[in-house]
Amino acid sequence: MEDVGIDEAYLDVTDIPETNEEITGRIKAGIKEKTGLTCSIGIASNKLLAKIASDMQKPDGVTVLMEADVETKLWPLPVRKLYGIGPKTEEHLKGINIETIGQLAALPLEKLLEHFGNSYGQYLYEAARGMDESPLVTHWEPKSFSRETTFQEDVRDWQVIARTLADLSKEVVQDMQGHRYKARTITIKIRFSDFETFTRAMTISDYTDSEEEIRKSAFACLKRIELKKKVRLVGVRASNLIALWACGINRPAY
DNA sequence: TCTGGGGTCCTAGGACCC
DNA sequence: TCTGGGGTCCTAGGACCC
Repeated sequence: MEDVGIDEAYLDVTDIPETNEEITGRIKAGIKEKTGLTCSIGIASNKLLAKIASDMQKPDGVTVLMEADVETKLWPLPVRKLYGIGPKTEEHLKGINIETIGQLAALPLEKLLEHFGNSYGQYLYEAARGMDESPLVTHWEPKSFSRETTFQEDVRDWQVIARTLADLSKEVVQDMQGHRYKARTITIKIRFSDFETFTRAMTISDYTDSEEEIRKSAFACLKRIELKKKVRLVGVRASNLIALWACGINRPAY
């Protein structure tokens, strides 16, 4: 099973010796019993199609979407239904008269690479055909820890911004320590009242989980942003991580 | 449709090294 | 000293997801 956020998961049932009906019945009954909630399930030959299928009959449905169904069931859908296509890409595609997944699939690869770059263009080419070989990820390592906060009211007072930055730094450090990681890169984020958003990053030479060091880095970054407008949000992120338990220190129990 | 908070991945440019 | 190619690392911003 791969966890995807708070209320989604992919299950590889390849080797489960039960019918689709038995499996989905068991899942639905289990979720109902434990939470009182219904759920929607998509059954497919890969994660991409399963995700789309799970969305097709929303409350309490079961939808099967196999490769043979791509033309009839996937292609009529709006591009926005494709995992990885958000509002920006939807707009971009609309600009070149592409509104359905079928129309997207009709575009030659070269055209997609031109418009969307190598990586994303290739992804769109395959996704529009229902192709996806990504494996279930049952275990992963965090890449960053962060905290951010939006003020109730936009703030002009540097003291308030500074105190918030210090508080957030502390929370990030606690989270990081709890998971037994150290970081080398500290990034801060400032969003102004007009939603203009800036980030400033700093990479230090040694991995650290020291609150003082991380707070100081955050403040060094803050100095590099001119606070000429009211501030709506501040954030702190620690990345470029190393796992302490990967160098002979005990793994955390979480 | 927007906002908020937690993430990931990608790109482009610059600095630096061999 | 200059040019070029290849590679790595860092930074800033953007798109997307739940």
